[in-house]
Amino acid sequence: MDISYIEYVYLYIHIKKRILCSNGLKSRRGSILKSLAFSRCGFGSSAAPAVFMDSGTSEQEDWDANGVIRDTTLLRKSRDGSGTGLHVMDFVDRDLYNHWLKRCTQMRKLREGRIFHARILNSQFRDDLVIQNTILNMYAKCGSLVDAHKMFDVMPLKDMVTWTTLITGYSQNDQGQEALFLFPWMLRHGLKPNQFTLSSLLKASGNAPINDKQGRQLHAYCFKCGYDTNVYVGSSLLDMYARYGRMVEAQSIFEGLVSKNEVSWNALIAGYARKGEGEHALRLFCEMQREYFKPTHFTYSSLFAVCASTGSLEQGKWVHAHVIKSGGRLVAFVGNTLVDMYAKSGSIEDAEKVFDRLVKPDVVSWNSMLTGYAQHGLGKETLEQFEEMLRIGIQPNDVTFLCVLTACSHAGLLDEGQHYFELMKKYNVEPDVSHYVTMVDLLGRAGLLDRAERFIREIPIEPTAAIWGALLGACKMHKNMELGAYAAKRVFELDPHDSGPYILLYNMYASAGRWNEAAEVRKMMKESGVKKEPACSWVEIENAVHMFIANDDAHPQREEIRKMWEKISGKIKEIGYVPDTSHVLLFVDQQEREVKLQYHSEKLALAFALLNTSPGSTIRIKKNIRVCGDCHLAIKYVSKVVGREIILRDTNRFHHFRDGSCSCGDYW
DNA sequence: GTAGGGTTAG
Repeated sequence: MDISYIEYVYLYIHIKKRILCSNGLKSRRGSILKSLAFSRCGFGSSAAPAVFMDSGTSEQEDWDANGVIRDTTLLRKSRDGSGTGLHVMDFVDRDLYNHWLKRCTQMRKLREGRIFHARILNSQFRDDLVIQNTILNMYAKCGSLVDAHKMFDVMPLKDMVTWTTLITGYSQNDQGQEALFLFPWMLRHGLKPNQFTLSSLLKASGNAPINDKQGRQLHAYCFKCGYDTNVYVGSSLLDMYARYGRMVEAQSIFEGLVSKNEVSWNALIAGYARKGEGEHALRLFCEMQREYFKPTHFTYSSLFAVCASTGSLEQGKWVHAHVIKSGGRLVAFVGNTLVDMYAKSGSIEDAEKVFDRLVKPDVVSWNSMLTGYAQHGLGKETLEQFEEMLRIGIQPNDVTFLCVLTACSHAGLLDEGQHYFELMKKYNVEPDVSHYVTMVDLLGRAGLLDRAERFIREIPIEPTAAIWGALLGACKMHKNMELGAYAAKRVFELDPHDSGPYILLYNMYASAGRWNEAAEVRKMMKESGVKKEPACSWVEIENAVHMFIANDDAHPQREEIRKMWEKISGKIKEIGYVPDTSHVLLFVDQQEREVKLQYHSEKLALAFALLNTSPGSTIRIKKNIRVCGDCHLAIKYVSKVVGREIILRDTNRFHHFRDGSCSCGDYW
């Protein structure tokens, strides 16, 4: 017996009511009605598609438990099991089709969306423009731009929403160029963009910042139409400039907005955060609250990210206190940046605490924790955490394996590293350049230089400068001049502008006393116009970050700093420190070399910290390049003499100096 | 029916 039209309308009204319900009692009634509707259609009591249900509490579970895949399969069967059963849906009206499509879109259910699309093609609504736009949007949001574009092509009538939906689809799926390509065609078809179209185009333009000309043209267009001060378009516009790194323009657009909202504030804060201007971002954070805008997850993750990049533990803690006070749950997005912030600021214990309290840790949360362990040289903990991740069924990704391989390399775990590299296949993770670099590093550090070279020749991609650079680093470590020179040659061919390999090669020759070859490298470096990045170190004391460059004479406490270092230097020499001058300038005598070494930025930062912090407290220093061999040696002795923990973060990793030794085991 | 802001590696 088929359901009658009247019966259908009756049930439909009740189902619609159910959609509006969200509390437990009504939800139960809705569930009964859903079952009733489908049992009367002949599908048994549990056969209703989850799209009918909108409990508002556990949508994903609803969908998975009574999933639409199973239910649409059931829809294909008639009561006696012979027919298609799909005729039931012929009674569906336009709103319900739209509702289903929107549910598929929200939940990114491409397969189910296709089924509804197929049904619509056989219905009276196949040529309905609104329905077609909704289908197009469903494909775009589900990430199938091929289907979205096909849909766009077959639509006989296209309005502004059609064009905007496709443009937005490309923009949101990181295909900004396609989005920007469509815009002139839209104009040629006589359609004018609205605020939806323009904000998508600006987003596309901000993500393709190779040439900001297009962005400026769009800005001019927005200005001409009077959209530049609109909160949606203006926020996208300021975000675009912020992505170009042009904060003056971004700030000026922000100030010109007719009205602001959280998104405008967040876009500006994120802009300053990306530039590493933490102080500015924090000032804006305070200002937005003074103007009664509530910080959101977006605000907090930008702030934690900038604290992580500058290693500002105290400021990061202050923002963390704000999150706690605001009473919000620590969602993964914010929690992940917080884990990263604590790990990068040198406090791995706090990172662990936050990680343990995350409500639903995702793969990025695990990766952040793994990265933390790896950067702190905690090889064993990294591998244990990784095994735990696999045990509870989190699918590792390319970043996960990179963390694990880096940890193995830093901890000298050769066999484990090779095992995890092989394991990538099992988890369908394709190795990319960074994995190959790490494997060369792993083999090279372990002294297996020939195997590392063979590995490079066997990989399925053309070796890059970074890959040869890793071999060069290993050759320097193990003093293999010939292979090192060969690797350096490959690096110079592929990337002649990076100063790093020149310095590595120079140091390799200098530390072996081969000064003629070292002089040759300096000459080459000069000829190719490559400049060494000036070294600087930072230390955070009482919420203020102090920066030091080598031989810094500008600091107000310079005299005290020098005296402190001389005092400490005398003490460490008494217990065995001998300056390692092998890496210092050519053609200067031993005494001059020692003087040059004395005022390396990390030593100045350390002396400053010793002057301005209480005895026994941990000292945290950050450096923009790798720590030099002599400073590493000196800081080990200092940690013993002053009886304090000194944590140094360089470009590669953390060094925890305690009682005369370093956590890296002199292996960095 | 269409829009803008945030995370992990190197």
